[in-house]
Amino acid sequence: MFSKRCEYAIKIMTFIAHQQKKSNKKVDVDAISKAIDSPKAFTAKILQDLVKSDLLVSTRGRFGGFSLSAQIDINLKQIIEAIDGHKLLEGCLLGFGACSEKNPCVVHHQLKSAREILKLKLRDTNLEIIAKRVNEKNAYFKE
Amino acid sequence: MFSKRCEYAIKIMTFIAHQQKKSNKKVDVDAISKAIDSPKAFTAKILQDLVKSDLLVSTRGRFGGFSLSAQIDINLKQIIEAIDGHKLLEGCLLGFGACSEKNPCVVHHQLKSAREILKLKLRDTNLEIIAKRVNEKNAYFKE
DNA sequence: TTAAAATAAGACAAAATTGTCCTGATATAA
DNA sequence: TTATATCAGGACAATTTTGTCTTATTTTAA
Repeated sequence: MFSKRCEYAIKIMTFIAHQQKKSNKKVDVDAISKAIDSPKAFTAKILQDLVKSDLLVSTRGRFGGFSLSAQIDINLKQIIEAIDGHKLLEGCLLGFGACSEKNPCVVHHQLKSAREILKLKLRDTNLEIIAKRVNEKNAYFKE
Repeated sequence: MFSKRCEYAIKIMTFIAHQQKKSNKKVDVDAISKAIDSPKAFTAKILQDLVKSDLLVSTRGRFGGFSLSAQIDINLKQIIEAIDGHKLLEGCLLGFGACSEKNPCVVHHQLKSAREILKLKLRDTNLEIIAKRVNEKNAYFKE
């Protein structure tokens, strides 16, 4: 469903949110990739994308690192769209360019509601909720 | 959401269902790839997978081709699982091997219901429904 | 029996995604 | 000012997915 980049992005944001809730300090690439068990250089690339999409703020130089741009009020939909664009949630499921409500592909109307609900759930799930789960040890972002 | 192979598989099954409703004749790779606008050799590979999963029956030799194994009572979930396996509908969204109800990743419970609904919708949509849409010109499988 | 038309399957090629490495730029503390 | 620790970004490499080509096998009609 999600690309690998998306998976990492969600883990990255979860970790940063979790850390900030505890200490409010910036987090660096090395700490992130260790915490979420992801390849460091690849993680750095994804972090750049998240900065470009304004979900994170980066600080260069010594004692620099990454922090949430809007503290805890960032949701999964924003993260996914920052990384994979609108393909997953808006694009035609069969890849047609001109597929729409009025000119639908064979699965468009059949799967419309399911997608809507997915979209709602993604929008309703923000980092606050996720960090809370982690904090209460009800869920993990690293196996 | 779906892989390219899955997209083609849905189009393939739709076309064959549509054809069989009209004439009940076998359909060959050449006709299929032209009808759904897909690369022929790649289409042939996907057809092989659909045969191996018993969604299609193939007949070799002259006047051979492909036909539905269970006529029209095949649904989207079966098609997707025949091609991409259980990854999309059952696998962990963050890629964890041990993710489960009792040992959930951070998004597991948040997206559970959305996935359930997607699964239901896929199971509820069979080729009968899809072929009907095509027949009544309310939807297309080729742009 | 032979030619033609079809699927089966393995090897190969191209493209996209994932992942790595190196160098440059920037900020801070000593 | 200099050494160090950090992000930025481009070029490269590996892997996976997508797509192609060629040959073998099967079936049927002539």
